[in-house]
Amino acid sequence: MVQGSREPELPVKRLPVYLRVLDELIEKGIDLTDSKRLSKETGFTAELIRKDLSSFGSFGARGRGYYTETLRQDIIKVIGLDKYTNVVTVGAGYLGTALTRFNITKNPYIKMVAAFDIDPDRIGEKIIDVDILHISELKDIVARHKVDVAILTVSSDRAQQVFNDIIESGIRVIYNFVPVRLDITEGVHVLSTDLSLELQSLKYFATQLVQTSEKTSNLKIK
Amino acid sequence: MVQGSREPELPVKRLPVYLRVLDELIEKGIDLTDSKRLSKETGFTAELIRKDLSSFGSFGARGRGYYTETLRQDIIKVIGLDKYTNVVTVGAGYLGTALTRFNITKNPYIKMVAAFDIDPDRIGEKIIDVDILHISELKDIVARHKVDVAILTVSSDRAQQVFNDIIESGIRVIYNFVPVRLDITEGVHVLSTDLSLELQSLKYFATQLVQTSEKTSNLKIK
DNA sequence: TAGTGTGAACAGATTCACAGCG
DNA sequence: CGCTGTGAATCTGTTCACACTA
Repeated sequence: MVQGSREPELPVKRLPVYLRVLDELIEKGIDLTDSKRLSKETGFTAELIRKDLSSFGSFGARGRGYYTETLRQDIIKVIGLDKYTNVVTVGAGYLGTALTRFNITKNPYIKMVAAFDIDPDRIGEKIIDVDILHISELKDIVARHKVDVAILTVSSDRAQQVFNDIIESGIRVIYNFVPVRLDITEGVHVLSTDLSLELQSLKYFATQLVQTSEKTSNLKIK
Repeated sequence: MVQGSREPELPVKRLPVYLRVLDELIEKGIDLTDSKRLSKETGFTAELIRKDLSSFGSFGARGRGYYTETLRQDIIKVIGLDKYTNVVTVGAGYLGTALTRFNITKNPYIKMVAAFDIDPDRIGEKIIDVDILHISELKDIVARHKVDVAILTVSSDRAQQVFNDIIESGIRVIYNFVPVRLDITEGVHVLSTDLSLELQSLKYFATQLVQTSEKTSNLKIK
């Protein structure tokens, strides 16, 4: 589903989780923590956390734990969030608009630069304070701001074309929500989330759980 | 991130992909296909597809391939999509509304039953043809319809409380978009997608790709 | 002594190689 | 003969066990 560089995927996806927890701990004035506490807050095992952190070159203090502020800085540096991450949304329909809004209001470290569409009624409007522009302006915006990631939420039939346009504009990382298989160029990283298929696959677990609960009779909710 | 039953996660997530491709092939009047064709359409390797299908008890015809219609029926049966999958959305904000709309219009096999909120301004409105109800009616709706999955998109501070309410209503599978760690009961399956953190982690790959392209000099887009 | 860092064992998922069968 | 089905090898990721050190 994901193509791109040969880096370890899962450890990288856990780093932002650590970052969020550290932000919360620092907010509370806690400046020393340990892998056990981080485990409690994140749900990952303490060993895994230690392995993750050490593999990324961040080191704690033996016998003491981790200093929240230095660990936070290290993680920010490894992910690359020390500079603002500039993101555009391509496709300002319901989903694209909701995602843009979500990231403007709820995502520290992320700067939404612009949204793009082809619908004349949408162009010129704003999502909170972010302009909706015609897609022909994408190249220009990318040239002016260093755009790191594009969120792709156009219709299925236009997805490949728009994807190509995004790559041509110079963006190398795409977060794709369109339920199609994109033909991906070398040197490009795509994370695709297919919300319809995820939901369908959850039915499997629903069926499974009904069957097991029928067998083991009534589970009581604590 | 995902807790719940001990089933193989990834093969299950691929089944809906096969299903979609089979729907397309059947639409085109193709009634015999093979793992190579399915590989081309899905992006998974042919071996993996054969392993998946055989492990779920669906068998092809040696020397010929797979009959699209019987394979489709088998997959639908395994996932449990032979009955409609009833889904509710809890939290009818921008994201909840977009997801509801998306599944109403773009998701075959899924039936959106209702959306819930606490905002008096939202209650009584509709998302296309789906009613937005007060959350106090959740229990009643679940009792009347067999609801398989809840999409959770409330605010972070209310998430755990609403999650508990959902479990108490009898729903056992939750697709969670709220960026918090939920305290999950035994016998419950939760798929959490943290859209903010996913986006943050993509910055890592953006940085990585910029560095490698600088080293290997200019990549040309075909 | 408390908590990190890490080699070794383990587990899950994928690919390889090829046997099996219509 | 062609394409499936599958054991073996491999790869990736996680857990275990414990040496290490501030």
